[in-house]
Amino acid sequence: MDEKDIRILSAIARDGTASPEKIEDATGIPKSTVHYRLNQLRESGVITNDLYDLDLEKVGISITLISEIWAEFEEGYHETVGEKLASVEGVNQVYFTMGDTDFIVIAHVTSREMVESLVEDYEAISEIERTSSKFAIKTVKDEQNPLNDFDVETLIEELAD
Amino acid sequence: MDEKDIRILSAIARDGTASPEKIEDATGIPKSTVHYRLNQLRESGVITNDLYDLDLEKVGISITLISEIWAEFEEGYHETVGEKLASVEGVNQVYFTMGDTDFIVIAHVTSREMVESLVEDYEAISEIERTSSKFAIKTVKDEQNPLNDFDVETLIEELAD
DNA sequence: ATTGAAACTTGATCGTT
DNA sequence: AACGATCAAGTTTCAAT
Repeated sequence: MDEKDIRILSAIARDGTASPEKIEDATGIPKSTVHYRLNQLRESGVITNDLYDLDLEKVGISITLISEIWAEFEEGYHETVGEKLASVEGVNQVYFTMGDTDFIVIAHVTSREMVESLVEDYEAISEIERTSSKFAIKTVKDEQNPLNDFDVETLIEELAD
Repeated sequence: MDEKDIRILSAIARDGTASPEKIEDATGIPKSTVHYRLNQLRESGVITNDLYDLDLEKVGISITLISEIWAEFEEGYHETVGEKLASVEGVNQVYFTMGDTDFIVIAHVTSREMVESLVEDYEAISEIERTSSKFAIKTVKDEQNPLNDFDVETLIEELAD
């Protein structure tokens, strides 16, 4: 991860395309070099995919549920309970947090009925003690590519080796 | 959004590629039809981009901060305060929630110093009364494409027109 | 590791149904 | 709107630095 990598990844995030030609236009780095770098990034696992960014509202997945979930403390429970939560249909993010030992789970679903079955699924996990959920009545921001949350120069300063 | 669209979008999400040819292989829908459908989806704003999916740890953005933020109640404040939160560097998601009228904000940053400046930035917003933050000590799941959170058949059942 | 130029794959277009 | 055939375009490869 040097400056060149960051410029390439940032260009991808900003312009919304992974085409070597477009990246050359945006960064001045020759497309054959871009191609070489992308392969490296792919092999080292930095880049895992190339996926479309979706407008969830327009797709019809318009309900977001944010849940705080407390579980029994057991050895390695943040692994096992975490995995169980992650595998519930509709669950998008699962964080195990510091301080209060609990999970924050974010799920996107299509209907009220799915919300109910979602919470039922959470509470059916045996180690789980208590859940507390709230709807996001408005999603102000939900950026799919985290690189877009930063200025390129900040990224270079913070990340470049 | 009919079954064909969903099969195409699902194939993209699952196989991690938006190549018409690969989608044809995965779905049996001819690539020229796939191309036509993708254009429609793009024009109608369902698809907004094509972006690389990143391994944040490997990029070096390894700290996730989840904050609950309470703000003064004012007309339209969930717009203005929400926008201010969304524009803080590093902020990835901003949800305005039901019940307790507050925001849930998720940010990904690179260093402890950035955490501090992040919280300072939140508290510098004039309408904000109180913030409470916790680290995600483990990210069990953070799926960039929400379609991957569902089974194709569920999507078709829930979404198809 | 980088790059310009060549080779070749494939995404985009077109015409027909 | 769907799709098979065609072509232009862009990706990938290669050889030299």
